[in-house]
Amino acid sequence: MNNTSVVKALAALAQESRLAIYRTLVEVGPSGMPAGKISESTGIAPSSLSFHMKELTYSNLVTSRHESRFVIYSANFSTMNEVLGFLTENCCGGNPCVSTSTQTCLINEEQVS
Amino acid sequence: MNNTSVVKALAALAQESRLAIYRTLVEVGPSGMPAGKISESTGIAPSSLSFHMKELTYSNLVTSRHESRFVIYSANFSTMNEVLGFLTENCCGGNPCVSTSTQTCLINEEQVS
DNA sequence: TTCATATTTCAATATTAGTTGAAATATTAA
DNA sequence: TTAATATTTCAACTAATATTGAAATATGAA
Repeated sequence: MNNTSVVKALAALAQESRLAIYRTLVEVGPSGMPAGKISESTGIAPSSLSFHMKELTYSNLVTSRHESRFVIYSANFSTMNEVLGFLTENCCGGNPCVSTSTQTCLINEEQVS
Repeated sequence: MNNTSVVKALAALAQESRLAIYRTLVEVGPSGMPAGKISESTGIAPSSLSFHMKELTYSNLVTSRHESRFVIYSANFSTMNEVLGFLTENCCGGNPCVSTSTQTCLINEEQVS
């Protein structure tokens, strides 16, 4: 993961609405949630939500699938793991750190695949 | 650390210039770097740098101290640790994750104190 | 004090981001 | 086919961000 895609991911999360959306999707897990229900549970207007979902999808932090007339969004845990890895791997000027393991949600990732 | 301060920290890092500045300070470690040298090594104009340093300072990702007529900036590792903690602690909907330890740069933190 | 250095502030400008409501598109049900 | 539901796109607007160069401030040296 390079500088630009990390900036993209950080920018996607650096906004109240999108952080709320993302955390909702993280909580609900790999099964995901349809756009309408995200709109309802976060109080974000549908058109505004659509705008934010594009940002989150573009940064690869969420993925979507179609089911009937619903679009189901779900968190992409591996992107978050890569971002956390990037933010920690460059610390301490190459000197060893005490603990830099940042793998998260491996259980959910396994359920997805 | 609450929602708003996490958004603030993410927003501070979600910008090419500031991510470059921050990583420079992370690499140089607790001894820090004067504003002029950051400007020089990143190629960011002094007035623009000053703007970005305020953002990074406001979000508590960097701290500054005065030494003679220099202002020395250094990375605040504990804020980064808190942000990483926040982003991982809420994952998996309360279900246990394989690994969520995200402590980084404890060595440097110890050197600072 | 006067000058040089280091940094910040300010004004002007350009770009980007976020919200709203209406219209458009797509899918399913009657 | 017609109507209802789910989501996206669009235009208009407002607010926030980023950059530049000039001026201001502050510290230290001659």
